[in-house]
Amino acid sequence: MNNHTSEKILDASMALFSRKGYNSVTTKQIAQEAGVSEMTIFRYFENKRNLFEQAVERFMFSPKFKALFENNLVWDLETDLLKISNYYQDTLHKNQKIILMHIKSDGLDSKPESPLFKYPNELKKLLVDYLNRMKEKGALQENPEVLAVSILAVNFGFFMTYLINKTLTSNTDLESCISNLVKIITKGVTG
Amino acid sequence: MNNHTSEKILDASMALFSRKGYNSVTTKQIAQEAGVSEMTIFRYFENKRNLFEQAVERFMFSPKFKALFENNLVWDLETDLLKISNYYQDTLHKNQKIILMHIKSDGLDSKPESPLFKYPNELKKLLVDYLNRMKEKGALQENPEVLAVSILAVNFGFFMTYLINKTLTSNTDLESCISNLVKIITKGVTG
DNA sequence: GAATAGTGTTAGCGGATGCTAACATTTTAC
DNA sequence: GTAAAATGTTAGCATCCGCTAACACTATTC
Repeated sequence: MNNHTSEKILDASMALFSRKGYNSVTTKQIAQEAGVSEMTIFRYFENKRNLFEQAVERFMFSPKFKALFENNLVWDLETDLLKISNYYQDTLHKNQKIILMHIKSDGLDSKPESPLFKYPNELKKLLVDYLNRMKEKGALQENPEVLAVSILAVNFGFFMTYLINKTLTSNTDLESCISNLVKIITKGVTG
Repeated sequence: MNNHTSEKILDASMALFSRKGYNSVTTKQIAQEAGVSEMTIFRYFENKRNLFEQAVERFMFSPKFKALFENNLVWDLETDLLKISNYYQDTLHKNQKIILMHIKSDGLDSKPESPLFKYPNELKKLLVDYLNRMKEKGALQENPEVLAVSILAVNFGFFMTYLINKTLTSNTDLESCISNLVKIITKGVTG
């Protein structure tokens, strides 16, 4: 077992699966992209489905939202929302290929353990709690759940817009767009 | 030529292509979903690629952004942004299946005539112009291009969030989320 | 009720795909 | 330098997919 070889195969799989979706990628293509014989793929990974699953496992980044909320917030709305947004953007970016892979590979409304569902739902709960406490403190008036969903959607929107339509954001970098919008929202939400 | 039959086939194609992507759908599946013999498909549409293209043509909704900007705006920021957002949401929803189809069918960064690129880019230009004029009138201070990209991303984010992860928005309906966020943004952007 | 258009059925071709078997070659380890 | 481990090569099998051909059946039209 050569670690380097299996890495090459996993890299190539992830690249191709995220570009074209599971069904549209052939093991022959993966072999070529990895610079490896097709046989080698089957020797290491048994079959295509298994390769797919190991690739997901290999490249999944698991964010630590709980730690973020427990240790890194300062109870200033703009500062915290920006920190949360940035960390979520980081998560989305690191899971970019897996997310694309899942979107492109069959059923959208399945697998709650996929990063497409698991992390946003986790983050939503924490965010609602946070916003509830901020509301108690009088730092905002909005409905916390509506606001939480909005913040998640905003971040996902920037992420997908960047992924899909780079011409749209050509003259504008994401990071400043987001910090700008967070500032606007904070201002619009405070008193 | 029976119109009803070709409609059934087009409907089934769109349903399946948008669920699974072009390559993952077989003509046999389409035939079954349409309740029709596979042969009939080829009699009507020659080949699979052609069926795909006619399905896109059949179901594409072309928004009239120009008319919207020329006739329906009242130069009140919140009112106008809400109207623009709602119309864009409507466009996204009506093109929902085509958008999914394109996302799931191969290259993301291709075909500028796809509704994924064409309409957002068109809308962006009009929105930047509008915001520029509003800025001249003193109705906002932000950078118009950054704000325009943000508004588009926000809308696309709500749309995709709803499409992909309906549990996230379970207790919250999109429309009120959007009008709420538009209100917040307007407030945060004005003076 | 005969002619015609629309649809179904069956069989199959050529090519691709996932995957296996058997053997040859190269690389690594000691 | 030899044994063992890793990888390549070639051939091929079973299945599926897009698509065609030929013919049978049914509904519609006049």
